[in-house]
Amino acid sequence: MAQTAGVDMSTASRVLRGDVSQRVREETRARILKVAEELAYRPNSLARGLRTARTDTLGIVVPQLDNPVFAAAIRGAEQAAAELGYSLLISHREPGTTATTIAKLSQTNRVDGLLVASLDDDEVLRSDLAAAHVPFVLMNRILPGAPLSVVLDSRAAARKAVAHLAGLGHRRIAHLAGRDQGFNAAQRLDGYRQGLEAAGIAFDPALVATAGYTAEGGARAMAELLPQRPTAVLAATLVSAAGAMSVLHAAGWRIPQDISVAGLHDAPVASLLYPSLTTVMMPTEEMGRVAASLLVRSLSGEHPDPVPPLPPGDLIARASTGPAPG
Amino acid sequence: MAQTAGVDMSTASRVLRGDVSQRVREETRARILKVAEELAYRPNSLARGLRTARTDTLGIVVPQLDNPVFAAAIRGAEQAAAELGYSLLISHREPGTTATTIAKLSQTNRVDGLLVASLDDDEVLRSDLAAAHVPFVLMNRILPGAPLSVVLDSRAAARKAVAHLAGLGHRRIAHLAGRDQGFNAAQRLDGYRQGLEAAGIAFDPALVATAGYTAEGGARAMAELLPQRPTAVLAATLVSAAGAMSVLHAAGWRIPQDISVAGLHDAPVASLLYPSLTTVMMPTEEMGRVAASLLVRSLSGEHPDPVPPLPPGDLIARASTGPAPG
DNA sequence: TTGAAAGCGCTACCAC
DNA sequence: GTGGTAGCGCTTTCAA
Repeated sequence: MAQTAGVDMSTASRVLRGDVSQRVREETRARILKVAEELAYRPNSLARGLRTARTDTLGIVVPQLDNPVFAAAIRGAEQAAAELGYSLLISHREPGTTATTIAKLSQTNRVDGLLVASLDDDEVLRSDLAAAHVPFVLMNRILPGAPLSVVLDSRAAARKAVAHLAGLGHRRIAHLAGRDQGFNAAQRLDGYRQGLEAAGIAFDPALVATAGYTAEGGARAMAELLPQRPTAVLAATLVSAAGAMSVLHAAGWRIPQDISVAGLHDAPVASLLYPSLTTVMMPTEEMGRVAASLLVRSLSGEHPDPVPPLPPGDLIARASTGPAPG
Repeated sequence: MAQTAGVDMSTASRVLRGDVSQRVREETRARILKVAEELAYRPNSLARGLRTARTDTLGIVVPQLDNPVFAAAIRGAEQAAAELGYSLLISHREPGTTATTIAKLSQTNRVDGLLVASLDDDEVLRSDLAAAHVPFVLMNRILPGAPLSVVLDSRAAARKAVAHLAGLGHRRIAHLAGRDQGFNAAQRLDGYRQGLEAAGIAFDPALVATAGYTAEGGARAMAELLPQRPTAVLAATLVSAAGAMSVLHAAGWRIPQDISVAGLHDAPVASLLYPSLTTVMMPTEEMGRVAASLLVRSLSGEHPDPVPPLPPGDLIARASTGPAPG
């Protein structure tokens, strides 16, 4: 390529990289660009990476791909990365491959840094990350000692949902919580309590059940709460909301006439449920964007300030919530 | 690392790669392995790739990530790739970045080959792939002139679904078809007709509407077909089935008492719908596995025979289908 | 059985 | 403003 243009390789490299530290005659530059274009020249990224010890690539590690939350985070991260001149290498960690995934990405010099979303316990995650020899940013969770993370304000989101239900006149509002131990679960539970308090409703532990993040968990927890005769329920996720709704249908409770159901996070599946689910939108795509740019900044030697939790979006009132009965 | 073990780099390389063409004294090998272990040595994959002109990495390109079909294909591909000593680089193509995605992956020497799932038109896809300078295998579609592809037998799947509905006594079975032009849509329509024929039911074009692959499309198509008073409907996808169900609920049709609904492909969301959706399982994960191994074989210089369409899995009878009314 | 050395394609430094 | 060149970390051929 360089010899076709009649210039030295190094000159071609300067032009092609857009190096501005040294100037190149306009005519030469044009010739190089033209030849590169004609030959559809693409620099070998392996050689470049070997030389520069950078790949201009970020890795993103998520627990699952077919999950709207992570899919949106990936989209956001990819967009921000592209704008900053980075590619994104996507990886998901099947259960059991936890440690390996991070290791593979980081120890083989394929990525400059890592965006990590994980549902693992603190200790597991911490040791996995310790083995990663690259900078990383956590998404949707905090880990003591890991300074860079971007989280959603799920406390505010839960508060918002409770406010909506209370505004409809509900007083017996149940909560299908996430995992017992878990940063987000605690946040949401806290937001739920704050929401109750703001509405002047006393907190009743009997109206809270642990549902985890599966439909089965949601169903089990809802079944557990039926005897308490709640008139509304706030589920931690769309999936647990769906599980709860199936139990309600089976029990002959009408939604929303007998009971209102709301969930956190918004995704297309919310409108597919029956009745369509009232949700609070969460800026998951934004989370990916922010995480990626945080990572890139820290790769360039900056020490960015911690990012405050991203506030929830609007509450989307759909068919699953309505006025309190009676 | 080599000098720590007191051997030459080349000897270390031979041992670490498991090169059997030359023998190494057992003692030396043990020493190298031990030191490598102690230092947690990981070969630099960029340097290796630069030297060998191989990355032992496959790329997989899908239109969306939060789609159970593609997520399963990715899982399968990743599993097969890992077993064959390859990593998988996942990429999704936002609308508009169609050409670039394939180009970026293949022209920067980052992957040895590509697995491609695409919803694009033949011509678009063809020219994108022409620009890719690596071998590729198509998933879930055929493209004239592209010899390597792995498809699901969606014709058989549609046949199976119709057989189930006919077996329940339905005679007026509608079909929510996919895109007008499209390999899979045509296959499914064909299977639908074959299923009708096998059940001795005459094909009625008035019972077929184009729904595409969205909930809105499914809803629109279902609304269109209501005046035909079908007693059962086969939707091309889960999502269009969900759209159809929302219209049926709104119109006051009871599922399955007034109308049975079935969809193709199975995924957790099928059980979240109300009522839970009867589906035909499709071997999408297997598709990814087969595609990956096909690609690896063709990378090693083999010329594998074309793979016949993968037969559908079982029909999962859930709550959305029941005996024909009357 | 092991070592020496070339070279993959590029960047970055230095010389001119 | 441009060219020469060393060297990134590895594999592979050849020599010892």
